[in-house]
Amino acid sequence: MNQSVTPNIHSSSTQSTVRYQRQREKAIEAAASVFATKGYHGASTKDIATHLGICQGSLYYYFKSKETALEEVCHAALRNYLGGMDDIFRQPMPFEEKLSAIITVHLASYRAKNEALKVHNEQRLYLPKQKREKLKTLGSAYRKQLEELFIGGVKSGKLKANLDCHFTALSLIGLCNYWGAMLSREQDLNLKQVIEQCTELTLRGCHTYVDQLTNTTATS
Amino acid sequence: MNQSVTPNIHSSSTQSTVRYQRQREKAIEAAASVFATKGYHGASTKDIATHLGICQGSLYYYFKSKETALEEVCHAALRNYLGGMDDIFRQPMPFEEKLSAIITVHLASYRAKNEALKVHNEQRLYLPKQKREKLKTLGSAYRKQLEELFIGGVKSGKLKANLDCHFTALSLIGLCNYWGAMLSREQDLNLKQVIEQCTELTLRGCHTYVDQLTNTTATS
DNA sequence: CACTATTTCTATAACTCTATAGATTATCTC
DNA sequence: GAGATAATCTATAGAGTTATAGAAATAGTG
Repeated sequence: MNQSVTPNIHSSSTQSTVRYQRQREKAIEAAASVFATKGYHGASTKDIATHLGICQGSLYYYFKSKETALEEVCHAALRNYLGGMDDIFRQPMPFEEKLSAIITVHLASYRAKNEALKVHNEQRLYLPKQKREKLKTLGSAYRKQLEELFIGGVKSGKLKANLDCHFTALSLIGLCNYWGAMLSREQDLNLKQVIEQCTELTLRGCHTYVDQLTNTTATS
Repeated sequence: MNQSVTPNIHSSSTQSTVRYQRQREKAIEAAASVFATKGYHGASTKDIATHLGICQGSLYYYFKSKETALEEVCHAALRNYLGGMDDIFRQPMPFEEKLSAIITVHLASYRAKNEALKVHNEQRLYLPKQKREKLKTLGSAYRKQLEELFIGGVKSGKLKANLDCHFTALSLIGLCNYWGAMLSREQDLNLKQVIEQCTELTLRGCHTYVDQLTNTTATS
């Protein structure tokens, strides 16, 4: 019987469910991989199925529709990604170290073949508005946390007083997405170096400077 | 006679050519607009034609193929964009001012409904390798110029000596693309403010600092 | 205005794509 | 190993796509 939505309503065994979930995850990964290289509209369900090693029609045993697949990929991306971020935000850490840790997670997750994240960034716009909104809600939690981090930095005097924390948080996200995409394309790029450079650029820009905290007193 | 490649081989009149070229440009704009919102694969030739106010088939009087349309859009984007940049690079200007001018051109061109630039950034990957390479060559001229600017800044002592100019140039491009896309989406975002903030972030980051060169006695 | 060249339209061939249905094979449970 | 359940396969309906050909309309010219 075909019951793609809930294939195990009265599942006596658990084994089958496990199997199903495992393959489902693989299907999401396959979709992520194909969407990442061909784009949502450029990819066909046949591409995804082939990548997974099954026939086109069989894919619908795991997804209600192609759109659902995209949705799942985006959600998976955020789940994984935000999970890692949450851990960091919770840990007490000096400001600069925390910033560096966040950038590390962001960029490393790209390298770790997390094609889903790339898909989320580049393809989620092709979802209908309502589904996009849901993602936005999830994503903005992260943005807010990041903003809070900068606000904390300002309060502690580490960051300049007139800093626009909202702008800075978004810019950091943009920068990380740019380098993240680059990292996933150019495999011989040095991850660690990029992390350090992004941190440095965000913190101190490219200007010559003298750190104010060492001795000088703060301004008005 | 249908001769979509060169529709005016022995054109006695010039008028007709002018007309053709005008409509052709409009076709490129229409393609840019549709590609920008729906993506290359998500957009159909019918969408583009409708946007232009003609029938689907008629579009082929101006483009050999849909792919050609994308190619044209990307080239147009770079032409316009790089033209503006070249002017700035050529003019003698103090470093910070020049940087600000570049960021201004980059971001303003997004606001100026230059959907082509967005398409270039987000959709050019769907072109076949050879056509992509051609674009890369053009684009990297700009990257190189930008890098040169930073190198000059380092030499003059304005920028820190150990600056990775290649990384910084790319990061600035990434930052501008991020905010450019944002500006074209969120119409009520203040362009001038974003320009200033991008400049400031690139130059000095978000850290507290004392400018080493100007004797800033910014204290109250 | 009549004639020509340019531009647009209509119709369509030849695909490709999504999603579904029913048959078939693999796997699990007792 | 038999019977039941789950997973996959094949085939296909139905819609949509690109690109082309020839007809129709529009604009330009002497």
